[in-house]
Amino acid sequence: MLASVVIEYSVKSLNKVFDYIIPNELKSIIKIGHKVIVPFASKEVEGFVLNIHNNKDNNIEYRSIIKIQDSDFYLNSELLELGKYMSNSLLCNLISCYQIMLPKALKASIKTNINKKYEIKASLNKEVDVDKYIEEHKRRVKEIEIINLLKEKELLKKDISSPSLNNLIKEGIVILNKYEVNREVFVEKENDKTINLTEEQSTAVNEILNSKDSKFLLYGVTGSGKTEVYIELIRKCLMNNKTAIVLVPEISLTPQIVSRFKNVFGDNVAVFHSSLSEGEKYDEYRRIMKGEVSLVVGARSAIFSPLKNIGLIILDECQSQTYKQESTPKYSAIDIAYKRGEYNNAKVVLGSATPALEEYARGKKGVLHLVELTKRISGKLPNIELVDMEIEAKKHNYIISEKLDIEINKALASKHQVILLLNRRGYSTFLSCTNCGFVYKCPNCDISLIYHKSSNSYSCHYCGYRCERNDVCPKCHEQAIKDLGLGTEKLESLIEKKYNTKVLRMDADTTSTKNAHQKLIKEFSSGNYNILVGTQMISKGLNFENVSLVGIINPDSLLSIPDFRSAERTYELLSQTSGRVGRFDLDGKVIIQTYNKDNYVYKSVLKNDFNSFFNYEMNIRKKLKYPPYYYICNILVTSSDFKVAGESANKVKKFLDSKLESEYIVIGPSVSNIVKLNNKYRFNIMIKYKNKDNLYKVLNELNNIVIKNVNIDININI
DNA sequence: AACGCTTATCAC
DNA sequence: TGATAAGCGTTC
Repeated sequence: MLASVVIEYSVKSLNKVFDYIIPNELKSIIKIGHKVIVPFASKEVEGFVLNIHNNKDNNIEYRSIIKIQDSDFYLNSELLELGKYMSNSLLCNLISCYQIMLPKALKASIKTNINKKYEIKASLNKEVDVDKYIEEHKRRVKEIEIINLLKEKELLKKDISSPSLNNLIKEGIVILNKYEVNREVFVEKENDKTINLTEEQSTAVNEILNSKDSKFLLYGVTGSGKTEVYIELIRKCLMNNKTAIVLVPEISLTPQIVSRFKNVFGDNVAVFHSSLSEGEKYDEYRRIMKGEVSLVVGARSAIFSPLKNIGLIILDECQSQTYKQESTPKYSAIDIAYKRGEYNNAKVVLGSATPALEEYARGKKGVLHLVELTKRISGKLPNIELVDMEIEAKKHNYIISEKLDIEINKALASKHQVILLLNRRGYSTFLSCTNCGFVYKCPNCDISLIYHKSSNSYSCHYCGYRCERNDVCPKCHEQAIKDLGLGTEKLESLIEKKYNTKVLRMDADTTSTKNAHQKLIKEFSSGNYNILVGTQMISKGLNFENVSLVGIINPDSLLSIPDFRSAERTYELLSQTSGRVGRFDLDGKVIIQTYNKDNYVYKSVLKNDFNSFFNYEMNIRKKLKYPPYYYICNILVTSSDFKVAGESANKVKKFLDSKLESEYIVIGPSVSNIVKLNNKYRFNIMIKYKNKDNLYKVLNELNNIVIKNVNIDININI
C-alpha cells in the first residue's frame, strides 16, 4: 500500500504528491487526511496524506512513512476538497491551504509535550485487601483517612498529596492514573438573561428560516440586536441536530459576546480566541473532532472547524477586513463560508450594520437575501454632531474642541463615562528634528518611527523594529528631536491632566498580554475609570451602560489613506463608534472632529444614513471601475534592490499586457504605498476585471516563469 | 526548501 | 591546478 503525500515545503516545484510505503503497523490506522512524518531527501518533513492506493511504479524506490503525527487529527474529505478549491482559486500551493486548517500545536517542530495536559488521580489498588491493611496498621491515622476517602471515588493527587499518600503508593495500596484533560477556557460568566425577541427580530429569524435561499445579508443598525437573532437561528439549527459556526472579527471577540454564547449553549460551544494558547486551541479542536461540540465561535480561521453536518454559518460584522487573510493563503472567510455552505447545504448569514458595498449591492440585487433590522432595541439613535476643526484650530484647539470639552465636562459632572477614539497608537506619530527637519525612519521600512512613552523607545508599527529613545538628531547632532503628532498615549496623558480624572487606555499596546482585553473592559464597566481612550478596537461590540459621550478625535487620517475603500472604512468606523452610545436608557451624544466637514462620508454619518452613503459611493466605484463593478487582483513585486524591483514589475506588466485581452485593465506598476517594508522595496500592479477565466491561466503562467536569475518575489492577491 | 553534484571562474 | 562560487536537478 502506498500513500500520496504533499510535503510541507511551500514551493511551486513541490506542489505535488510523493508516494510512500505505508508500514504494516500503520496500515490499519492510517487515514486520508492524516498528518504524517516522512523522509524527504536527507530530511524528515511533515506532510498530509491525500490518497491511499496500490499503483506502484517500478522505476521509483519508495521510502516508508515514519509516523502519523497524531492519529486523532485528520482533515476530513470536505476539508481536503476545500483545500484544493482554495489552491486553485487563490493561486497558491496546496500545502499552505492544508497547514492552516489544523492547530499549530500539531506542527512537528513545536514540542509535542505542550500539547497535552494531564491530571493525575489516585485510586485504591483493587488487588489489595485494604480492610486488612487498616486492621494491621491501626495507628496510621492519616493513611486510613486517605484510604477511606478513596473508597468513595478516585481523587486528584494534588488534592490529597501528603507523605502518607506517598507511603501508600510505595506500598502498592494506592495506584496513580494519568488522564488526558482539556484545559479550561477562561470565560466570564454573565447573568442568565432570557431572550425575548422583538417583533422585528423574530420576523427576521422566520424570514431566514423559512426561505429557500441559502445566503443572507442581515443588515441591522448598531444596537438593533443582531446577536439575539443569531442565537435564535443557532438554537433552531441545533434543534435539527445540525451544527453551526459563528465567525466574529477578532477585535469583537470580546468576553461579552463569548459569554452570551456560553451561557445559552454551555459546553456545546468551542471558542477560538487569539489569546488562547496553542495548547488550548488544540484542546478545543479535539473536542470538535470528537463531535463533543456542535457550535464553534471564533475568528477567521474557525471557518475551517471540522464540524460535520453544518446547518448554519454566521459571519458577524461581515465587512470586517479581518475576514481576509493577508498572508498566504490569502483567503476570504466569506468565500470559504459560501463554499462550506454549499457542501453542507447550510445557510450562510452575513451580519452587519455597515456592510461592505459589495455585500450590500449583492443584497439589493438579490444575490444575497437581504433581511433588515431597522430599529434599535433602546429606540434611540445617537445624537451626532460635527465640529469643524478649521475653526477650532484658529482658536488653538488642535486636539479637543470647545464643544467636546464642554460635553466631556458635562458628562463627568453627571457621573457618566466618556469614550474617546483616536485611531493611532503610541505617543507621537512622527519624530522630527526642529533644527534641520530630519525625520526618524525605520531602518527596515520607509515609515516614520513612533515614540512610545511607556517603554521610552522608538518603534516601527510595521516590522516591529525598536530602539532606545535618543533626542540627539543623527543628522545635525543637535539635541532637537521632537515628538510630533498625536497618539493614544499622548492623548491619555493630556486628558488625564486636563480633566484630572482616571483615564483608561485601550490599544494594541495595552492589550497584548493574555486576557488583558477582558480585564480592561471589566475595569471600565465597573466604573473605576471615567474616560476610555482607545484605537478602533473600542469601536465594536462593546456595551457600556453608563457611557453618554463618544468623541472621535481625528477620523480624517483614515479617510485620507490612499485606498479605494478608505471612505467606506471611515463610514464604518464612525457609525460603529457612534453605536457605542444610546444602547440603553441613557441618551448619548457623539462628537466628530474633522477638517473635512463637507465630505459626503461625514454628511451621511451625521444623518445615520447608510443608504445615501451607499448611493454616493457606488457612483464613484462605478466611475472608477472598482468593486463591486469590477473585481480586483493586486500583484506585488518585491526585491531588496529598488531597481530590480522596479524593472521586474515592468516586466510583469509587459507580460500581462501581452497575454490579457483589452477587457482586463492593468494599472501600474507604481511604487507601493509603503515603498520599503522589512528591507524589501515594493511595486504594485492592479488588474481590474469582470471575468476571471483567462486571468487565472495567465497568472498561473506568471507564477511559473518567475523572472530568471533575479531575486524577486511576486505576490498575487485575488 | 535543502541538499549534493556538476560546471564555471579565477589566481597563480 | 586547486579552490571556491555559481548553477542545476532531485527529492517518492
